[in-house]
Amino acid sequence: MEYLSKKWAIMILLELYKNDQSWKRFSTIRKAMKEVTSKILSERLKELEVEGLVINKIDASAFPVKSEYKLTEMGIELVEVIKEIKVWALKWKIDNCVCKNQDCRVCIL
Amino acid sequence: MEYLSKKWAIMILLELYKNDQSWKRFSTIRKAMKEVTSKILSERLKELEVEGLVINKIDASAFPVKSEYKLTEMGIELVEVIKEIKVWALKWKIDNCVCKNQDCRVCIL
DNA sequence: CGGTATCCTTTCGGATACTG
DNA sequence: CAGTATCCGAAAGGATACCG
Repeated sequence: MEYLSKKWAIMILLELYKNDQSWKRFSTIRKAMKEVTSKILSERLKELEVEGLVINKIDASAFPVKSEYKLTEMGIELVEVIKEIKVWALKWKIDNCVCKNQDCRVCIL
Repeated sequence: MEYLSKKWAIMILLELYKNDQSWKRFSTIRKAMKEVTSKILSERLKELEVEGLVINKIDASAFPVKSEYKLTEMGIELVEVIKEIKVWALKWKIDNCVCKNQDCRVCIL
């Protein structure tokens, strides 16, 4: 809870889980989550990396530097559990129905 | 996440889940969770009640007033999901092993 | 007993600017 | 591009005191 309850932490995990769980660039994540500033995104990614939920691959050979992130197996399995919370919410929280937004980060689950 | 990520929220749910999920008095919960001030406990219980995870029964006929709380069915089912997070943590977080403290609020799960 | 009210500190995170 | 540095306001929550 210590690191997961921080603002945007879970949303970032969901963003990395989205589609194929492959490597995603810093700027790509930022564009997908426009409300998150680069400071917060950077902080959260570092925390999640320290906790082993995310791995970071940096290619400094070229300019500009290319930095990519993806979920670890541990991180993927956590998202699977979070999906259970989604199931719970769909059952009990009526207003939490599937929306029409094709890119909705919640409804992708 | 909005209300669950607040400090002590999940711990309070676990405390109410503990043993038989029966009515528990405000002071009983406080004694079990000595780190939580009555202000915070009161705030969290109210939030969880608004969200339908907890119900409160007040008996004002006598003095002092007797106020009791317990999980709703919805709240119990959420704790069941939280137990899955515990399973995840036991698998991946090595330092998160079952401790010897008989009253540990985490290991009761 | 079961809270509120008040105050005060600490933390969080948003905005903006800057850099290798 | 991928961050970091700085500043700042808002909000969370702890300590303490008080009340019906």
